[in-house]
Amino acid sequence: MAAAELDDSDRAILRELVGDATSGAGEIGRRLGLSQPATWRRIRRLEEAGVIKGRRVEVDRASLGFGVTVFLGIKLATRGRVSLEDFERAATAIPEVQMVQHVLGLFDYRLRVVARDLADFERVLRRRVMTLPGVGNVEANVVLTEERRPGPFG
Amino acid sequence: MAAAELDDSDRAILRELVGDATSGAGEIGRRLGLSQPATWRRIRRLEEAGVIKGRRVEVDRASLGFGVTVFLGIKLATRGRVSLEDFERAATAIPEVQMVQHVLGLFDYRLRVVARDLADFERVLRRRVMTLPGVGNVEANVVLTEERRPGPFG
DNA sequence: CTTGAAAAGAACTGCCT
DNA sequence: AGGCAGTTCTTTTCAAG
Repeated sequence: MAAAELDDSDRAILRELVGDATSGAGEIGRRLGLSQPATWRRIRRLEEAGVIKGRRVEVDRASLGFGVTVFLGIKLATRGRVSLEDFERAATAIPEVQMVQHVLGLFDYRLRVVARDLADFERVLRRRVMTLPGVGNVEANVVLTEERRPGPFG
Repeated sequence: MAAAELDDSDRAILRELVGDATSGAGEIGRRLGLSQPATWRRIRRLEEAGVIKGRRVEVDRASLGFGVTVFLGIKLATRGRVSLEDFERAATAIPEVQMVQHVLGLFDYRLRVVARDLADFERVLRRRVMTLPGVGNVEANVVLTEERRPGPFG
């Protein structure tokens, strides 16, 4: 996808929507000094250009009973010639796996895993992750705190 | 936060909204066999209970010219001498840093960094990340592909 | 770009089963 | 708890400057 041409207003709108997509075009425009139709047209243009990929709700996993989040780094065993597709398919089939990243570096894959507690995580690790096809070394990082930032828009 | 009591309908609604929060209570209820008010009341209850933390738009960074995403694992060098708060404040001040995770394991922090390309990432790494207060070993994983899954809801 | 107004739809409220 | 009918509000769309 080629870089879309965005001006300051577009970037300001994106910053608002990434932080909180609750308010509509009217309220966002008011904050930026734009009229409601102008803001609405810009948002629609950003959606059509593919800059805005979708809208989702953020869920508090802790209130759902999943208090533990762990990032796993996985190095595939060099011995067996297991296809990446096999590994990815098996990894994404684990309910507790929220994200599967194919990465370049010390590891081949990074998995974001949620569990109810550390005991539950150990169960997932031993019975699900360690039995993935081709899995070699596994490194784990338990998430203590996580802060998200808006990120650069231009 | 205590685990909220959710039934199957609540979980189904959450699954829908996490995947796509475009449609309103009416459409979601139609898909689940619930009326618009019933679905709306459940969504509001989930928001008030804190299960739904917020709504955000997802942005396609590639179309904004940020084609490179890197996960950094950072081990602090002088523990105790540099406060974690100092590191976190400095890390979150870097525009290219999208996420700062305090983690337990081989590393102390995990950073999600976006850059225009690898040359741009090298600039961020050398001038911004390596100069963070207390930074020791740094490990990098360039993201090739990333697949998100809904995750377990119950 | 703006304002104004109309049409569409979503959100919200009572009342009833 | 869920559904129905109605009201209120925002969003969306269009017309015109």
